[in-house]
Amino acid sequence: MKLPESFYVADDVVAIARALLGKVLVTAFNGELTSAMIVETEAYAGVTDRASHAFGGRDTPRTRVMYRQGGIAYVYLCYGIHHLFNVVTNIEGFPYAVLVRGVEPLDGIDVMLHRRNKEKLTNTLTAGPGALSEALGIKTMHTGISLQSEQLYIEDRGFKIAKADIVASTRVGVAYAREDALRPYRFCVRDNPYVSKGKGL
DNA sequence: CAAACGATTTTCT
DNA sequence: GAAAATCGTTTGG
Repeated sequence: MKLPESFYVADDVVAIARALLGKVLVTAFNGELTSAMIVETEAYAGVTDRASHAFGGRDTPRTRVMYRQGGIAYVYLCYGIHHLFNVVTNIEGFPYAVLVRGVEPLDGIDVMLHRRNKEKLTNTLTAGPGALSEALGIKTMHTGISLQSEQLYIEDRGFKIAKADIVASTRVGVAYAREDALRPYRFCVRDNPYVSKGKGL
């Protein structure tokens, strides 16, 4: 059920971003199982993509995990508050990653509500990269851990997303990336309420 | 060693 | 719909 390492090591990050729609992200920290179906992703295409942290081959303590072999988590802090969860892809030396921007809650909803200080389930629980990371308990300390571990992994539960229901658009919050901001690297499930509002489709 | 900047969310008007 | 909050990472001196 768990996606095999070969899924992540493939070299087409855009294809992986698409394929992740409908897959299930699972975390099991401190014995608290939570899971959610991925409904929105963005591809970050390595050294040639101005929107990527690894653009131009930038190699810093933060971005280093992106250069490792695919199949691990890249988590980093944005705006000093939000933990953003990415999946590292491709083989060692190629810093490609997929940002997960929206998920639909499946298991452990009570745990997620508690982590987010919420009373009832609404789409704001897990719509948006910072929100879903908090709901699933993912923090920067989890950066670099394997997606084959028992604490954090992605599995296929057989949910199928019809090709016609996958919408491609431009990425959110990357206006500074100039011409690369126009790349159609954002993928969401049509009409799913857990897709972040970032901007219109 | 100091300064600027976000792959965002929340809250208030 | 707009603006503030907030701090680790990166970059320049």
